[in-house]
Amino acid sequence: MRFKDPQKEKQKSNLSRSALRRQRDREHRYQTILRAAEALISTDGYHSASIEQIADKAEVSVGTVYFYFKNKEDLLVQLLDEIGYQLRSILGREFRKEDSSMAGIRNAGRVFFEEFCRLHPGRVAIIFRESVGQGVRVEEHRKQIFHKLIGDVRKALTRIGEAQDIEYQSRLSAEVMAVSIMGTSERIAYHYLIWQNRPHDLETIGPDVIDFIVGGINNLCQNNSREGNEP
Amino acid sequence: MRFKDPQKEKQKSNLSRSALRRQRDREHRYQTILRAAEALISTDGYHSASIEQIADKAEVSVGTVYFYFKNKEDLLVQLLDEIGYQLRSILGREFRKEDSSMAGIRNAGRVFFEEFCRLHPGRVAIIFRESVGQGVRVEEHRKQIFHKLIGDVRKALTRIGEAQDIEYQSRLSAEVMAVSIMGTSERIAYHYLIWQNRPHDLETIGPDVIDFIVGGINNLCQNNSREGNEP
Amino acid sequence: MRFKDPQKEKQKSNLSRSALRRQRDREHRYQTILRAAEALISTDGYHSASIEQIADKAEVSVGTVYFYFKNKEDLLVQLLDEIGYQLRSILGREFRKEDSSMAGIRNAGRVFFEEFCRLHPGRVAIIFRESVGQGVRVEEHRKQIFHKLIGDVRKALTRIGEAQDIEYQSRLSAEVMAVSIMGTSERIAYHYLIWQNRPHDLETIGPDVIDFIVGGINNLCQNNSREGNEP
Amino acid sequence: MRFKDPQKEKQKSNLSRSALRRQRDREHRYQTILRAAEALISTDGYHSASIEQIADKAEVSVGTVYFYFKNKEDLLVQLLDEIGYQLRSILGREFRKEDSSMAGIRNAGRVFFEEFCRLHPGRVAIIFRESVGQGVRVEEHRKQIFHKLIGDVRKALTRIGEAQDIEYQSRLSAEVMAVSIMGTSERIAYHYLIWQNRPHDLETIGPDVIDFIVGGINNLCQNNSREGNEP
DNA sequence: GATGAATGAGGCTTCATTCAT
DNA sequence: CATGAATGAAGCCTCATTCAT
Repeated sequence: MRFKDPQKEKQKSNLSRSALRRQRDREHRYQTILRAAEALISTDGYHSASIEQIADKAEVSVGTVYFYFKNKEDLLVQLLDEIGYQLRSILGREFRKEDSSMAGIRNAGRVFFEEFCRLHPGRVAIIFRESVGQGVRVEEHRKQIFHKLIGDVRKALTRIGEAQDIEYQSRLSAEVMAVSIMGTSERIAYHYLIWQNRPHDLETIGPDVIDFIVGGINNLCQNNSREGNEP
Repeated sequence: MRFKDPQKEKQKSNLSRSALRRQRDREHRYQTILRAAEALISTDGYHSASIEQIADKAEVSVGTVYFYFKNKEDLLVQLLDEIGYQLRSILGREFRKEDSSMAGIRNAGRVFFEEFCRLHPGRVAIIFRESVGQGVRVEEHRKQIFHKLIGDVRKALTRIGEAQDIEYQSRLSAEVMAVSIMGTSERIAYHYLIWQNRPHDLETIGPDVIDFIVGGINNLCQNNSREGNEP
Repeated sequence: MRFKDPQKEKQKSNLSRSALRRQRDREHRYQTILRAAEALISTDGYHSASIEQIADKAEVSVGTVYFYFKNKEDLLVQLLDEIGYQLRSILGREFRKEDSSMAGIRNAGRVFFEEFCRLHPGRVAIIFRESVGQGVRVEEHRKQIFHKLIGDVRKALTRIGEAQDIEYQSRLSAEVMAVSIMGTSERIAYHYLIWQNRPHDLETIGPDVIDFIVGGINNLCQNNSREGNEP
Repeated sequence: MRFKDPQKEKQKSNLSRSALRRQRDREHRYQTILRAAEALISTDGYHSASIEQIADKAEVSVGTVYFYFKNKEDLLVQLLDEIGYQLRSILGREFRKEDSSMAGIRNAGRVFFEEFCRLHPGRVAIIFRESVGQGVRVEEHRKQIFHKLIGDVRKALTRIGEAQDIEYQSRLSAEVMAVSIMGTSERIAYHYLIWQNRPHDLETIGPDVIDFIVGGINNLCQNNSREGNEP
């Protein structure tokens, strides 16, 4: 949780009971507002969701929204950061579990669809739709978040490569694969969840997508690949 | 060229010289405005680019913009349609040339990066960034355009499958692959062109991406794929 | 008259009749708004006078105000410039008429009270009250205007000094006198016009003030002054 | 010290020790807040200085500010009163020392520049800039303060006149001179301290200004003045 | 057809003030 | 008394859109 003026947070560990309670209330209000913003932005769109509507939905006044968030953009950025953090947590967990085999990638793919997309379609809409094309500051945040996610995937791929003594086609290959994996997952989620609203189909589609990704990776792992493997 | 109000286009084939000239002028103005919009929207963003700025850049008045386009949204939609049309043309050409082999996919990928992304980075920004998250009507158009592109790719994949007597893992597989291919291409372009501004790197990255895609397709073509092909 | 985008003004001298008329309309609207602002600001105060009120009084929409003026501050700044220009014109005329004698100063004082203060009490309120304490940008303009006015007076004093072969007490004396004259005139106007609302009394007070000023000047002209002239 | 609600000041002369201490604390807090307000208002301006900033600077809470001051305006008014009181004290002292000769005026001028302006430039900014144009209630206070100051000067002038058997040009002359003296001093301070930030120059300028003022007074004291004294 | 001035709804944001703890 | 979170009125400003000339 980040406040407008984080420097004001009392660092004293021996907070009085009422101070503790106040802090809890603060956290609670912050969350309430953020949840209201998430709901409205993901359904109505970033521009259509006015601060007043968000305040109404959160049952607070407009001023209170501005007490917790610098401005409307900040609301979106906090949401974005939260979603980015969640994604990295989920994926990181899988990567760590099965460190240097393709199973880590497979599992990460599975949880992306099952635990993130299916359970949080609103967040899919925010990170893949509403935060796009909203000006430089938001874009900069998006870029950082994707940068980190791609970095995570790239590191996982590199580890797999090292563990299995595979050489990638080029210096950039690991990164290119990571970016490709992101793109594939993103558009699949967007297509079947947002555009076609078929969340249940993700069950059958997910495995296909993962196979696609795994096949892609394998194909980039063999340096005899470029011409030899046409059917 | 589509006008705001389906104009009473003179159907007489024997148009007078001045009428012909007027029609040419019209077409020219329409293009001028659309080009100005393309330039401004791709650099400044859809919201930051005001109608007045677009009019100024096109050296026409605000009223003239509204003569040729219903509203601001329409400007973006026309741009989107144009870009979608261009993409389908380029890719369709490649698909048609090498009808039922993976080479068609490979070539389509190549021209996507070389002839579309490298030559028209502004259009990449518009179709993949500025037209996202701009309300329902624009989104509907985006959806249709992607639907068609995905359909094209799916058909190409199906034809390859049929020609080579391959069975896909599931009924949806061809579509899933098409969507995956779109996603991969899109994010690679976005990442290296828009975020990292390394257009020259696309030369080395492109082939890698295509290998990734081809590998993904191959892996989904074999029904023994899911467990047998880990490195 | 200064517009928001002065660069757009067509420089062609052969303006069509309708273009000329449009220009006249523009000028007229600009004046209407400025006059409304002058009236409201001088009576209600800069902060109390809202843009909406000004627009209402000028019988235009809020948008129109912003078509002619960049923002609220700009409205005040334009007003200030106008008043500054008027003052310099009135005083400059008197200085030029009687170039190098104290009569120039006397006449300038007279017209300041008779032609400026008495006829335009609202402008007195704006330049001496409402434009004070309104932030750095307005203050900067005020400073420039006073700088010019003081410069005009200083030059007049210097010319008188040269013509009559007088030596001032110190290098700065002419400037100090000019500033003093400004201060005296300003507060007299403020006191009797704004605070005491006795415009008619300016008739009798004016001459007294002018005598005060003239006495002050004379006293600074003689280098034997500092100790010799106590009553 | 004046409180918001005329507090139920304990009238018992035998205040308990803790009550005394509480009173001291109160006075101290009041001063701390007023000093914070003085500093912020004189540098940032009355409008830019928010209550929260003032509270922060004074290291108290916003609520505490409102315990000691009715509202923001009151903060400015108290400051104004304090400054007005200081000025009258300083000047009154000089007037009393040399009661009925021009030396009193001279000394008052000197201490105004040396003891008030030079030592308290922030207060100069507040009384001559930040309290101007801030609405009717503040203006009313300013008027009262200036009224008293002018009254003091007028009385001093009258006393001088009586002592030396001088007749002023008109019934209003003493007041007019007093107002003129105020204006001169005010703008000189404003010009050289606030606009030009040359506090050290006041040393040389001060005497010049005082000579100007003395000359002005003398010139209004002789009824043969109006036409006879041109150089 | 072209122009560009005029419109005004709508949104964001600020900040003085209050009041429950 | 002190706190500081909450309030919400109020104001500024933008900009897509219209329409008389």
